[in-house]
Amino acid sequence: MKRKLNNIFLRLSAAFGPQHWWPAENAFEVIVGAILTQNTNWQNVEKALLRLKEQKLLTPKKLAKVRVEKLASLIKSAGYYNLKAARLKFFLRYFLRNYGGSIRRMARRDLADLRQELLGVKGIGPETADSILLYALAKPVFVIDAYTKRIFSRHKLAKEDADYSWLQQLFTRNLKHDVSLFNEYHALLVKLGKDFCRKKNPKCEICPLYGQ
DNA sequence: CACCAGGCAAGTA
DNA sequence: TACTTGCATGGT
Repeated sequence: MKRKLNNIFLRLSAAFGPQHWWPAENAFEVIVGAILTQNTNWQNVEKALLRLKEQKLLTPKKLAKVRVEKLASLIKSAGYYNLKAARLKFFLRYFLRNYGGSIRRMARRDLADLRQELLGVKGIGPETADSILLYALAKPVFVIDAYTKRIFSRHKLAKEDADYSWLQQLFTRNLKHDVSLFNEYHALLVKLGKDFCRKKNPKCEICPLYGQ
């Protein structure tokens, strides 16, 4: 399986090249983006992030001061705006209380404890927590998403009902724990999911993994 | 028009 | 435990 997972990575890497994830100017922006992109197209998230930047509000303290109603109106384009405004507030309260809004202080904490902490914040589930750990804090954590589940199920590398933890262990047990590798691998799986391994009209015959 | 997008929490049985 | 539903905009 180690050989197989590395082969898949090499094929995707050769087919698609560098994905340059996570698209953001800083770690805090990654976190906000991670919450806004829940079940949402990234394009719509970018518009919301741009609005926050235009208003010079994309910092922990500034965002914490904004009324939740105003925050919701600013992130409208990302969908679920009332829900996500509340979730951003939940995270901000946690982030400011525990780390004073400092990414560096947060990153110093023990990884397993930090993951549990994040999962304790309302609105942050496994995928969002792991996205924050990997893409904002540069921790060697593999992110599992709907695309990864579908791709591995289609290619018979996992059962259809394999859960988050099972899939994550498949990667972490068989790959070198390398932040750059985990970063690029997940980004490539998303790319493959978008371009080939769709629910409808999957392009299986011309998928870079066809026959693997 | 229908369907989907880089999920999560709460409710039900 | 294992489903189901609400959340909501914008692109194809």
